[in-house]
Amino acid sequence: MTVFARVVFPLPLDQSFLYAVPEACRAAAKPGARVVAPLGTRRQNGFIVAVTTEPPAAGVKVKELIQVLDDRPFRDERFLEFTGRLSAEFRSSWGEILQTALPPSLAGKTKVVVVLTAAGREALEGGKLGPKARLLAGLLAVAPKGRSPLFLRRKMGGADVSGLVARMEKAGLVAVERMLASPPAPPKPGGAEASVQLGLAFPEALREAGVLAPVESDIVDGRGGAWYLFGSDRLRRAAFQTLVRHAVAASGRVLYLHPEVAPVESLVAGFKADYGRQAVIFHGRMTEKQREDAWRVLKGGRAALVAGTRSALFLETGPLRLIAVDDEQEESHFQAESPSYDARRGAWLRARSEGAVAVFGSSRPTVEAFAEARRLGFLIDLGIEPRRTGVTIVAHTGDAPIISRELEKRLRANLDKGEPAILFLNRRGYAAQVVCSACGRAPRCPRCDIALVYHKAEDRLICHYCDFAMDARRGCADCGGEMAVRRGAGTQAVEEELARLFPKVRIARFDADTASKPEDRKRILADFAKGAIPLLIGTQLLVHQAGVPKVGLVAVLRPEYLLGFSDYRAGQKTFEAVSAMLDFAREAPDAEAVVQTAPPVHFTIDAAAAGDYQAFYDKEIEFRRVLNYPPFASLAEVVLQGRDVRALGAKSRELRALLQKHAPGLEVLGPAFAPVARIRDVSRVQFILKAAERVTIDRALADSLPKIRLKKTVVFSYSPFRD
DNA sequence: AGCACGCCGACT
DNA sequence: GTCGGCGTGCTC
Repeated sequence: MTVFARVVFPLPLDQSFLYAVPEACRAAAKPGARVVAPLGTRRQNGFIVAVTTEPPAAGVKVKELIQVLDDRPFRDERFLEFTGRLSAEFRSSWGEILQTALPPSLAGKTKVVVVLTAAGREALEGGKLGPKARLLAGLLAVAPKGRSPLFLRRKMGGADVSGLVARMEKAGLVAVERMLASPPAPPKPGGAEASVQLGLAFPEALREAGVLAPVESDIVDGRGGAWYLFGSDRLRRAAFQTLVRHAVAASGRVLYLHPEVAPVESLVAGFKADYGRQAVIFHGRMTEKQREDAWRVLKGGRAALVAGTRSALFLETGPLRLIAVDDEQEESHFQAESPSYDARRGAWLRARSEGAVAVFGSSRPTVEAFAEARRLGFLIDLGIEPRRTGVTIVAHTGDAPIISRELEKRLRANLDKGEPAILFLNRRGYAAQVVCSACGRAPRCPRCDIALVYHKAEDRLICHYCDFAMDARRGCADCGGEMAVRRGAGTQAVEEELARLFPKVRIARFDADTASKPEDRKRILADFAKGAIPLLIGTQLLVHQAGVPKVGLVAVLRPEYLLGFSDYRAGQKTFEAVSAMLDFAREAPDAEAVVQTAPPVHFTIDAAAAGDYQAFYDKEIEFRRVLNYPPFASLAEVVLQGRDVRALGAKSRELRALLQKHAPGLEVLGPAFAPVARIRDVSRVQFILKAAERVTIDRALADSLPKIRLKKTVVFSYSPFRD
């Protein structure tokens, strides 16, 4: 009897392939084993996800597996089931997800190197090559070890070089070597280990007066479950520590997820006095070697706690009792790039498949999670401690540009006291308003459908989507007229205005222009801490910095700007952003906090200033209910992409017709041009799908998307606790 | 994602 | 004529 293996590949395909298993590999070919299989003309690493004796469907020509790489599956069936569900829910490649779940040493990345052959060198010297081929051969001639296709692509102006390389290979001018990248060297004992071998020490946690009892018993009984801890950072932290202790006492492992590195590190460092166990840190910014170290400790089975950012969701932890997801409202739990997934939903799915308890926490939950947790009966209210700082809302009327008189007065008083101040504005750059003084047209990017952004420091107009740049002194592309720059309200403009108001005070900006490099960030923050920079202007980038020093005044400028986006989550995002910025004043007992906003004051800003989540939630959930948005309905945004606008239009209409077959249960909005209708000469068209139940959307997409042969992406609305 | 194939303009 | 760019379709 022939045995077949269903295989998925780490490629952006939502499809599996069937292979015959050679007699000799029968024993090893189990779900979860890595394999090498022929795919088209090449060999490709993949993963067995199922084994069957059922013959393939008609028309499927089955090939044989080349090799089974593991004699034992690299992960168990429960993990496969979990990743399979995750990939299905996010329409992302199962194989790509499994690839991210491999330790670096098993990832088996093949390094492709292009080298110039003797014939190629001769042709180059003989001047027998075309311009492109000569450029490429020239680059290779000085690199005896060859170059990666990526390097070549960059050096050749970003154009696709794969066709050129393939042709030159055929002609014998270059050789393409596919080498297995060598796994990172095993770490030396000692040194590296010390950073990981932090003991678990629990400070005396707050007694939660029984509110945590049901969570604790779920953990101790090992029967799984889900809970949401709504409460202040300090209270949640104490609660998490108590829960971790219970899980570890029950010989369980704990996975703690947080979107930022700093809280992960401080959590692990906080567990000093030991349980005799290790804790492991894992995040995307670690080097390959550090990750390999983390994996090795995990393989040893000694680590009781694993703390990390979203990718830690896939680590092999041993028997999990608790998965904690903190700061649930943070959007960076979601990964937009392939393979796309949401670690919050993933935590729920993994906890369910492994019988662990999933515990979410936040002081300002997403309305989706808060509503679902409440409805399902697992919301625990730990309490929100009131802010120590009062927040003043200052009306920004026409009395002064950018900085109102009232805010100026407060800033001056604060500076006179010798206290530093931070001003937040979520918009970098100088001005959005650049127009031709002759024809009045705003300069746009030639390759993207978006206005260029003026950068004063370089006096250039830059496209924020494709990095196209042009000299601002060059004339208007349409009529040759001179460009006029009207000052807008970006961080650069605030800086200029502050310099005018406070000429003797040193001012710095903390945004993507000034603080993109870690060393710049450190320097600016250190200078601010020393008091060398009394005024700091920051964007969202500053909000997520760890260990920001004491301030006398925190001002939030123009938060209403965030409400202008056509997104049903704009209210949530505004509440979150304003709350996070105001929290900068939280630790200093007599710091002042000011929100400068144009009247009428939006309820999200009011609620954030008051530190009143419930007030925000009550209004926001009403708005969602009335307009039938999540959590009352399920949404999906489908984006189709193509260079040829006519073809894109035709396919869009075709997709619409296919989707319409699922009406009236499914509401189809679109096709419409996406907010940025063209990026790098690729046009984008979008649909919004809306249905009472997610399955309706899933069915409609499954029926129609495979028939549309275009590049497409789908983003689903957030619904973390759905069954 | 690769890779092959097939179409079309433009240069030895 | 064929070189080289690019869109289209497929991979068990």
